[in-house]
Amino acid sequence: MPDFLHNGKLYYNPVEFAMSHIGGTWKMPILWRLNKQVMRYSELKKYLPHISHKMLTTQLRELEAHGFVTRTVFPVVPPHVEYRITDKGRRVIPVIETIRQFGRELMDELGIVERTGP
Amino acid sequence: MPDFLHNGKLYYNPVEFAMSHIGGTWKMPILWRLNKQVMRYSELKKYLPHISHKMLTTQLRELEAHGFVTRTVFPVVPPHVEYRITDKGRRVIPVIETIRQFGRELMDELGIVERTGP
DNA sequence: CCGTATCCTGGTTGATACTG
DNA sequence: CAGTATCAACCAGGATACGG
Repeated sequence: MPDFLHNGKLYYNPVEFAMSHIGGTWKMPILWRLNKQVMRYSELKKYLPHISHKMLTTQLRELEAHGFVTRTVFPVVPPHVEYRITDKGRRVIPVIETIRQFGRELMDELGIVERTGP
Repeated sequence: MPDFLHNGKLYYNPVEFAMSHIGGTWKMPILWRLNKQVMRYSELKKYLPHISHKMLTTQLRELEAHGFVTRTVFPVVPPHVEYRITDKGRRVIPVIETIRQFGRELMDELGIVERTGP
């Protein structure tokens, strides 16, 4: 597994490179949500109750910079901003599904059940 | 995406749970290597030139604790310790391949080529 | 050869407050 | 409503030293 440079950072393999784009606690949940529907900032925030204001903003900026989502500002008051997954972003979905399925298998083996109600 | 507790830590979704087992810089490279062959500590260290002594030890311990690898000590001097991937560990390989393939696609789009020689 | 312990650094994230 | 700035806390990870 040869390593390589990109934008001044050293990566050791393609997996690490991929995870630098879609890794972290929030990027996959955000893409997962946006794949289901276009959403404005406050809606996303509502669907990701644990994310902080700052993190939602920075993660969305990075996803936008990498071409996984688009950001559309409607010049009204109060502001209205829509986030939409791109074709490139949709190509992440099967990857998420694979990891998600593996996670569920691990959870099954450990007898973990997700909470169903409030 | 309901959240759940496991061993005192709160997880927000199955993806995060999966990544707590196979995420980080080193777990997947280690499993990838051990999938090809049984290896002793010093061999692994040689194949992962950037990993620190401490990290290789701690990551192997965690992989062992989660049942992804086994550790066999041969009681000789100097010590001889072998690491072997388990059946459970092999189930991670397709996940790695999916992420790896996605990483390669991203690299292709950006015109990144891995170094081939020394 | 392999492993543990200690110290220390820097990047990541949350809280809070302020803006158009 | 959406975004930015600042500060502090935390934690992953490296360097080093010592032990069986």
